[in-house]
Amino acid sequence: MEYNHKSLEKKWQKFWADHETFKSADTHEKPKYYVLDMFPYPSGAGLHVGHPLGYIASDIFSRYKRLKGFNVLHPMGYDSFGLPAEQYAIQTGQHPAITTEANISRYREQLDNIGFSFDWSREVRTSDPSYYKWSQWIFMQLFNSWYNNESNKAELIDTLVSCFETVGSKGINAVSDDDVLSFTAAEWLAFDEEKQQRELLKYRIAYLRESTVNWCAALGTVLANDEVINGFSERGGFPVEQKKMMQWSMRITAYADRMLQGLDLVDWPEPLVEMQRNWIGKSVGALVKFPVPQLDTNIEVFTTRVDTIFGVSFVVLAPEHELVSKLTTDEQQTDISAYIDRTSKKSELDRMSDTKTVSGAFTGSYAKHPITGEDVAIWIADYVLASYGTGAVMAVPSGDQRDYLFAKHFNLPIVQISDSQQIEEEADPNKEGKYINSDFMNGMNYQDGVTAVIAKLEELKLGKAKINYRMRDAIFGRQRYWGEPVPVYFKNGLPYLIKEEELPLLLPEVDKYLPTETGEPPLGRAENWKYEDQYDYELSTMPGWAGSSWYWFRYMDPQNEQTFASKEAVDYWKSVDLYIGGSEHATGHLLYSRFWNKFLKDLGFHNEEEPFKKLINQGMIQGRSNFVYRLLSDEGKGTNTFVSYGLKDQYNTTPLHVDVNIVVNDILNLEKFKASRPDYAAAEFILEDGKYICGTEVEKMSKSKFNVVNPDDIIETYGADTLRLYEMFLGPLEQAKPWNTNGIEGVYKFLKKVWRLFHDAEGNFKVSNDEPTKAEYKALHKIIKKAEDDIERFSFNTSVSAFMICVNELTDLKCNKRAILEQLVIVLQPYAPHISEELWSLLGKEDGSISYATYPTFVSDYLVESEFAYPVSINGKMKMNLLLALDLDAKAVEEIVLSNEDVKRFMDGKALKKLIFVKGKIINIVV
RNA sequence: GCCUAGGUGGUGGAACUGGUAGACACGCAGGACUUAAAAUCCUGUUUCCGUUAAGGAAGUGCGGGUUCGAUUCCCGCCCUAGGUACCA
Repeated sequence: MEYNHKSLEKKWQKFWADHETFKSADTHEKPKYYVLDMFPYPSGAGLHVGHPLGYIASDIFSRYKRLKGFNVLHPMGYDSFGLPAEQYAIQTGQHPAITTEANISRYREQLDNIGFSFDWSREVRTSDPSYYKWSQWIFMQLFNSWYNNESNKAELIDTLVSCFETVGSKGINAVSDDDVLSFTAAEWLAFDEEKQQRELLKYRIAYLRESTVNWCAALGTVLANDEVINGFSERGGFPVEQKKMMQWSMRITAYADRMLQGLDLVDWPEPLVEMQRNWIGKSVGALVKFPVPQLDTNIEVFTTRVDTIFGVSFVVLAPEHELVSKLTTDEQQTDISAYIDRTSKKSELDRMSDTKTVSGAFTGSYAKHPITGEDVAIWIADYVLASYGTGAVMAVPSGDQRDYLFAKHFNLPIVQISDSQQIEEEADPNKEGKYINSDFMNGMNYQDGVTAVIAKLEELKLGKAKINYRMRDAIFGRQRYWGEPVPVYFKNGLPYLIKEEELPLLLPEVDKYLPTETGEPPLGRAENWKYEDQYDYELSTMPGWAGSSWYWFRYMDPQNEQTFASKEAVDYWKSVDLYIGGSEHATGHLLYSRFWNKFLKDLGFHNEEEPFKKLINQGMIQGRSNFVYRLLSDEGKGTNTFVSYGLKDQYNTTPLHVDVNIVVNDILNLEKFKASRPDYAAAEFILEDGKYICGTEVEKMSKSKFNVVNPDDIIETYGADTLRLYEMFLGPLEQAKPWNTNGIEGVYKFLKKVWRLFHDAEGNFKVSNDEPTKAEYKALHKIIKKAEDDIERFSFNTSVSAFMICVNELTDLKCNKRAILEQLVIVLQPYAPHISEELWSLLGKEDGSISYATYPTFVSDYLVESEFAYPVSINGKMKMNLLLALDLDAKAVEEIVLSNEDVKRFMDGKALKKLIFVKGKIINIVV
């Protein structure tokens, strides 16, 4: 029989499913290994060849780890709440659950075709009530907790209440809203229920507060910062505006520092770690107050260079700053109003792109310098952002380029404050020299200066050291239908949790998936949906990231009805050892997941500070579009004649996308092209060398560009094993690359070669029981070692090449030895599981599946006289060039005599080994 | 602007700690088998010089440097991709 991928792949996929081959046991005999893929949102378009890239890599690794004797957890599920299903529901009226179900079936079918070793018994779906029950439960814990800075962890709100009851608010060091009250224990006890709850809400980790949010009118919902890109929504690209609303938020900022420190504990790609660091944006600096005696208040600024305080020549407020109107003098009123008017008209986008123009206006008022007491002019300018720090800055033109430009433009003083500053052309922020013009700091260096100035400010009660973060608390509510209901009802306008035993709070049915006439979220349409028949439920739902911020725990114990995952399961599986997914989740999912993980740890549900130990970002697979060139008539109209790529410049043509599925190696299949559309039926071609060559371009893979390649089509033609090998062969896993089917024949040929090696001319399976030769063993053991080395460093593309080399060698040796095949198929199994299983069973193995086999150990004896000892090594360092430098011919050398001078020259005086290898030959070195 | 990654044949890419650059594959050219096609196999394929060959020279974005030796390390530039942006 020839290699028939179709029948044998179906056969083994069925075998694995029937035998639950990949079901992972919660046993303790074997060491555990948890390999996780970022679970997909099941979209209506199905999978294209780019989607499985990461899944294939993780599957190879999982299968490899199983062969290495690990109890591997490799699950898959669906992040099935989300916007597209809901948008579809709005258009068609079809319930999102139905759309979602259909999409999931399609996904499952496509995934199954690729032959993954997922443990499907652990499948989760975030939109399933048995799952979102626990998303709601975790929300309840977050609502019921506060962050204690003293213990540096989240604690149940009861501990805060008992503090209030015994000593009042004094001594509480919590992460909270800014407007918390000060009270004694007696005062607290005298508060009524409503006042107490209102106060506690300022401490809860999940809290409700009036805040400025990103409002997307087109989607009818608020969005988190990571869902907004340059002022437009990530999904759909609709404009987003700032709006004040009562909103649920998560106090993720409480964890800012731990999230930063945790990055040192994980093995993640550097760019990703860097992205999270920037997103968190820690700035160490100080808060400084500039008194404004006439208003009996202070302007508070945040600065990272408090040491430059004597260089302050003015203060700048954001145009939106609350003190602006009070500070503006009558003479300046026109100027300021005009300026505010102008900036408010600028869109967020304009304001960001226009960073070159210096603009601002003088309020007419002066503040007092906190130390010298001198008058400092107060300006407003849009380079100061209301949303960062305090919305006000102290301007030090000599040390900050923006302040410098501003000062130059408006002719404000520029004071040199360090003897090392060069400020003729631009600001100089260096910290090298000694301070000048700086009062008591004169002559000090940077370190001493900072300490001295902060001490002075604290003494004056006009400043203190302060750490500022760029990261904001995460908005948690969405005014949408297709998400988890928030398990909260309202009494007297205050939120209360429903009882735990009332979970899950099911998503109610609605007549339409649109906001109500009064502008309430779709859940406002649900009839008779009241808590205890009288209280209103929260009408917003949870954001998309709620369900994905803890799902790796659910896989550990997916059916548990008592808890989100049992203590035993969590203690055994701990955290994810290898996580594979795209880098687009750097500041969303991966941040929120770390946050919830830390929170759940604080409450004692598990012991892992970080959820994902090692993370790999698979590169995005882009589309590779093909083009045909339509000849234009003299009037510039399209004709029905198409010019081949190489000749197109000789004609007047216009490029058109052509379906990549009717193009092979950039050569257009003319018949299929004519059949593709009725108006092409009579198409004519201007060919080169008898062929029609298409042009190409790398673009995003999408339907509109006719460059979508469906894995099912590849599998139909070449098989799943070929697809798996080819996706790995395409290049380094982490690198973005265009999908190009041009090279796939190569790996397909490789599999056919493997097959033929152990089949005779008639196509019958045939192996020899003879003892393999040394050369045959060498070829085998080389691949055993190489595949293992490569897989451990996630270099899958090079090991596919190594397999090809190995099989080419075995083919040259005409090797069909049983002893070789037995081990070869095990090593090949992670990459090409179907053909390996088939050959394994043809070998007459009775233990059922190759998946239970053990990875072979390589024997170094076979490798000594090979490339591995290549070519000359002394202390593992000096190689071939030693001979070259001494002008010796490697082939002729039997013995090398080195003078002490040579040794010194080459070895840096280190001890010299007596033996070296030259092309596998051992020769002496005499010193 | 800043941060990060990268730049190697016609193409995808390999070279793991500084040690024969271009593995492997695609494509291309030539050949074998075949009535023919498909499939399969063999040979060649960085560039230039050399009629073929033997052989030689150059060569990993550009310019320098360290080293017996640099795709790899260092300095300065150019370009590409991703992220981020008046963050005080």
